[in-house]
Amino acid sequence: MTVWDRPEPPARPVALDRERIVAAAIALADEGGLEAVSLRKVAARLNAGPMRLYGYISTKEELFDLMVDEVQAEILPEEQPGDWREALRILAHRTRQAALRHEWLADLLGGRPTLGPNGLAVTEATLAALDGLADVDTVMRAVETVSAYFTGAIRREIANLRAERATGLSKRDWQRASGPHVTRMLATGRFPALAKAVYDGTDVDAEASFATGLDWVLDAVAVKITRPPA
Amino acid sequence: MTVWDRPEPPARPVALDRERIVAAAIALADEGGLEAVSLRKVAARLNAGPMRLYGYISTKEELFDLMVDEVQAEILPEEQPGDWREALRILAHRTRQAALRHEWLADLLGGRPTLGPNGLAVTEATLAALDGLADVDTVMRAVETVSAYFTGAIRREIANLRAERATGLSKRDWQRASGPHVTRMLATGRFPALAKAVYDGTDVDAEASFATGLDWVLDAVAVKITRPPA
DNA sequence: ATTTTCGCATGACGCTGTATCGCAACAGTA
DNA sequence: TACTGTTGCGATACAGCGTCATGCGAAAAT
Repeated sequence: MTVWDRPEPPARPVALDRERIVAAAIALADEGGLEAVSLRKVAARLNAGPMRLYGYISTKEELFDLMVDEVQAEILPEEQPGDWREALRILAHRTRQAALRHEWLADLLGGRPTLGPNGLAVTEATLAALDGLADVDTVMRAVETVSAYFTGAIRREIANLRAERATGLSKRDWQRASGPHVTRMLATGRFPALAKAVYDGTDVDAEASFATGLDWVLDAVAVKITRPPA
Repeated sequence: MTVWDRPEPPARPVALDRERIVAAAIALADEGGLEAVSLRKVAARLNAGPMRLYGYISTKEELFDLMVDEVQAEILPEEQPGDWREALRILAHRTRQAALRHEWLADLLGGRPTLGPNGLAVTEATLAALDGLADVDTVMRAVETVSAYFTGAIRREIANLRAERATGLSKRDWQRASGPHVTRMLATGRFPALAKAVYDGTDVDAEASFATGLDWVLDAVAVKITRPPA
């Protein structure tokens, strides 16, 4: 019975861990969006049966949680500048960039509390930026306000981006001329302010608009921060 | 051949329209969340086969769009106060209240452009509140900033609410003591600012915190609005 | 009265997340 | 070395999903 006669032993199943699973899921999501992520496909990418994953996660939602936490690692800057404003700005922009790299993040952003290690680290970094500049409650409010802003802004930006991609038109062009429905609605005269905004507004770059709004919010925070802590 | 011999004719199918379909879907979502909404169940609630719906919508996503637009009708206030600040505040609060009545709204908010009649009306009302107080682009930026804030804030609030419901604990209690994972993480000392916030922070009412953040953002807008238009 | 048209229900397809079950390979023991 | 206990994996199964295609039966048109 030489080697040649003996069949190869059944391929030992590939060693698995959460990291690999999450990486596969993220790759899938990057390619085809969140809806392209199914436990079967993730498992297939790892040469495993679907049920194998249940040793590492117990629900699909948990997989999403892990994916979000993984991407949040990309958000953490190497080192924090001393200026709180700059620190918050950077965190917001890095979150936005992560969402542009992984558009599915927009679908998950703010959908569930982020309690993973990286999620906590991001929260920590955000809080740390303002630590000591005001009483705890004010700092809390500031952090929540800023992150509510950029969460919402990012979600809208991605939503518009997708709509533009789906129609092949820039939002402006599409509202202004080619979106038959919107055009018809504007023509009714029932939305004068909206019509004015669509026709007279400048088509600003998304990043600039994000940055502007962010600056406004940071201005507001600055006012409350520098005021004597209650 | 008397009446008694003849069988009743097959029940004429119930007249259907989008309104009824959307109402059924919303009822389902209010009871069991977005995931409880399936075309089969919506149809069943209307004594119809699933395929019947495809005469009125061509995809499940479209049904979601209709649901959102329907709820946006609840957001429109009867009449707009003259004060832009009050107008925006009311719109934000009404959106929040709608989301508290229909929690699934949080899952959809900001996920897609809202181009339905009521969605456009809400946008119109928002823009109208600021119309003429600054140049078009500034108004745009203001509207986007405010709505990014409250979109994000509402989403987070609902997310926390769900988490609390799932664990049966208030967010504070849960972070402070009972959430084993969070407690362990805080105990590592790697998140000092976060630990401070959790232990020293006051557990503020969600509505108050929403209102505070909103006021800050409105303050920021006020500054840009009252400044001479560029 | 006959034909055409249309709208609906039925059934089917491919896919999903997850529960259950049985086998096969390893570890530990006699 | 033989046996046994445990563990972890794969296969199978189930109920449900969104959506496509078929076909029938009633209303409308001729």
